[in-house]
Amino acid sequence: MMVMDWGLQAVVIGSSSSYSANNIDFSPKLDFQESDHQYLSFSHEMKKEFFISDELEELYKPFYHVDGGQNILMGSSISLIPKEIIKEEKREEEQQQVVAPTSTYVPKYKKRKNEQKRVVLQLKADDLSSDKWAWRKYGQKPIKGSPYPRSYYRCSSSKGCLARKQVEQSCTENGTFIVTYTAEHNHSQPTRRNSLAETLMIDEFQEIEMNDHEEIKNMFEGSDENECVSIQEMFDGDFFAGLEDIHDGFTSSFGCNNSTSPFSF
DNA sequence: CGGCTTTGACCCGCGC
DNA sequence: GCGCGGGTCAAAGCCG
Repeated sequence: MMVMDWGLQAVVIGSSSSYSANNIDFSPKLDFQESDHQYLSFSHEMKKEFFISDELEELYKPFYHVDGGQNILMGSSISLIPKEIIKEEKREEEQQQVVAPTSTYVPKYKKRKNEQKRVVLQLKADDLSSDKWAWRKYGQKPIKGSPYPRSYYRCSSSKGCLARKQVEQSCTENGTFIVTYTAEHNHSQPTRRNSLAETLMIDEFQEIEMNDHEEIKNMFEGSDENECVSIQEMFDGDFFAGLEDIHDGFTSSFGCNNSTSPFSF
């Protein structure tokens, strides 16, 4: 098992058509062998996919890999890909001398001052109740162009926690909801936990955070946190807390079972 | 009684 | 500068 360059970079890919859930080992693994430090290792092909909105798609255009395929479900998908994979893919592209359509995206206007990194998921109604964090609704607004209002939630587990969640019903797909997570929890303990595996996984990261947080953080290359989903999310635990939701959505969307889903442990 | 939802008012960034 | 749209605030009421 190799230890990778742990700078994780969020990359939007414009197509899920090449996705083959049954042929690829996506499972992240903990590697304790290298030193006193604990590393997360992914198989080479692993990509963690999230469904994102067209709006976020714009946000991520600087990172675009566009292959012109058709998207599954709405919008496109955002993937967390270890940088080493990105480098290798880039190297392969150079070797093949493929002239990719480069996207020189220049934002039309500055981002909002309080705009933070966001993760947008498309979930079935049943999956909404499996959120492990306690949320308190603080607003609801009608959204232009949508028949459904958008609800605003903040984390109620801890005072001063900046984590936010927006929920709106998809106007294109009945029974599905667009859930947007903004900012990060300033506490690592969800209000409730489900599987033992997930509990163990979160505990591992809490231990890392306590012991070697700074040192491990230095292993990761800096990135614009407005535009990249950072490894910090993993240490904060909400990455794994949300993984089960993604897993559920994945199994229902791609029709695979628990053992073939990339989000099962 | 504490924590929650509801809802109108307010704030702020952006386009014109 | 003004209007629009999205995000947040906060008072009031509900609920267990």
